Amino acid sequence: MGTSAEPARSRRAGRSMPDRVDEAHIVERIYSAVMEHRLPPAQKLSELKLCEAFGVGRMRVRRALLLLSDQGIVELESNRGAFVASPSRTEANEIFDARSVLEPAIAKQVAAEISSESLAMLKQHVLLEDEARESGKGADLIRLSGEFHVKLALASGNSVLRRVVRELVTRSSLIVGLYGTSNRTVCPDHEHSDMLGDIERGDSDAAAAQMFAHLIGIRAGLDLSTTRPEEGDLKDILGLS
Amino acid sequence: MGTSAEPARSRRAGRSMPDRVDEAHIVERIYSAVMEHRLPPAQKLSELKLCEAFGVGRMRVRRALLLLSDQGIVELESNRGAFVASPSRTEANEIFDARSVLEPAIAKQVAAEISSESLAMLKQHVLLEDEARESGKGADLIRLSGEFHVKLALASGNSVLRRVVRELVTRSSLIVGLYGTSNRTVCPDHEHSDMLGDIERGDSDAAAAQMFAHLIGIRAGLDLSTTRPEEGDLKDILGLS
DNA sequence: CCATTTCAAATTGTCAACAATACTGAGTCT
DNA sequence: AGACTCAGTATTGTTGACAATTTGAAATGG
Repeated sequence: MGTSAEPARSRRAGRSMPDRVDEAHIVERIYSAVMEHRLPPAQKLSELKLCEAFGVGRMRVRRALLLLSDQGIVELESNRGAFVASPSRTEANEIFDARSVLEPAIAKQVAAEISSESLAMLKQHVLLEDEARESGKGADLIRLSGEFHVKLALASGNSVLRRVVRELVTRSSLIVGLYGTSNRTVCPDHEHSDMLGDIERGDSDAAAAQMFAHLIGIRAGLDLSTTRPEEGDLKDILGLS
Repeated sequence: MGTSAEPARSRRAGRSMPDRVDEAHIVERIYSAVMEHRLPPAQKLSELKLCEAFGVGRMRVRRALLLLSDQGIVELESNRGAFVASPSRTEANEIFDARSVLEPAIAKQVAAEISSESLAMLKQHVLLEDEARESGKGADLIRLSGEFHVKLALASGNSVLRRVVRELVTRSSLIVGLYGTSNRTVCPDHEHSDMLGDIERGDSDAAAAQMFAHLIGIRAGLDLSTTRPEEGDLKDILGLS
């Protein structure tokens, strides 16, 4: 077949062998770094640095940054460059509001019909979480804790849902980094496990309720009260109110 | 040829709000064209044509197309260019599955707490729909019918929800164009109005149920059975199965 | 000592030329 | 006629250079 071009090898190739680095790969890596709290909010993402880090031309980096900015992971400031996003408290509340609406519905759906493989995957994941918690691997636990939500969406078998949740969870990771009050708040102990129990039992309403409560709990561990001045509110900052 | 860039578009007089054409504007316009069924699936989107259509350099067009492809509105084929997406039946089912999960939850949320202004806006919108239906303005009705869902999400006051729904609705517009069985199926008569009644009454469960039923109804007006060969299944197409 | 100005370096935004690939149509052969 | 080949053309992908802007620090003055 002459044609072709072999569009793109399966996406799975990305981890081990960076044979072909396209913008999707760069996006993935930055996603992961944000989820693991290795890229802090407001971190400058220099084009040059990224170019040499990935061994790639400037165009690829720019395209990746554009995609990331469209998803709210990165903020592009004209003539100043790209920075890891630092969501305001208002944005943070918006994101958690959205999660509180969408994710219980997804949990409900997953609980209603889940394949045995997906269930096994989720169980395995919760085991990893427990392990990380007991080993004191805080960084891993943070990442796994967010990944659970993505994998839950993945368990729906619906790539659209997975994509939506992934974006929200990644932005939430930035929010936790910014407004988290203690290191422990991020880790809701056994709530994931409880939720999984509801799912296994097929109790979709309980799963939805558990997800909702879980998100409330995460938010409670953050300092998102907007009584404090919104970022950039000069009057308050200068004490002129 | 000549090209680029310096055509006589100097409208410096009104710099206030007008035609600053950035990639977001291009994206918006293509979104609208798809929602109004003026851009059919698989339509070629030539870079040159878009450049002169928007009076803009190639870079802007390329960035817009990249964003659109990331959202599934456009498909980029290597060395062949950009085409309006034509979702397969499998993708179409995935999108409607996602909508059936997410949008009832959004409707529920909106019904639980909606501002009077938002309610008025939705009522106004339904009036426009009725008007278009009675005037036989099919094109307008198609657009308005989709826009209702976006405006409903907008009524949540949450830009994240709005964005998610907008993407799904736009892709659904392509799906309807591809797999719609009759012109009338797109227009669910008075279901939007009924849903608005539930919302006004604050009956969130009824609103959610109504939304779910509504989406089922839309899907029923499509031919999405996957018994037919998936696109590109050569064995079946050639009768070798 | 602090504030302001000025200038050089660095970074980003834009464009235009070049390379690579796909498409078109005429021509050729069986 | 139909299928195939093969240039020529058109379109996309990529690179590099240049312009515009910001950044940072040295120099200047109060």
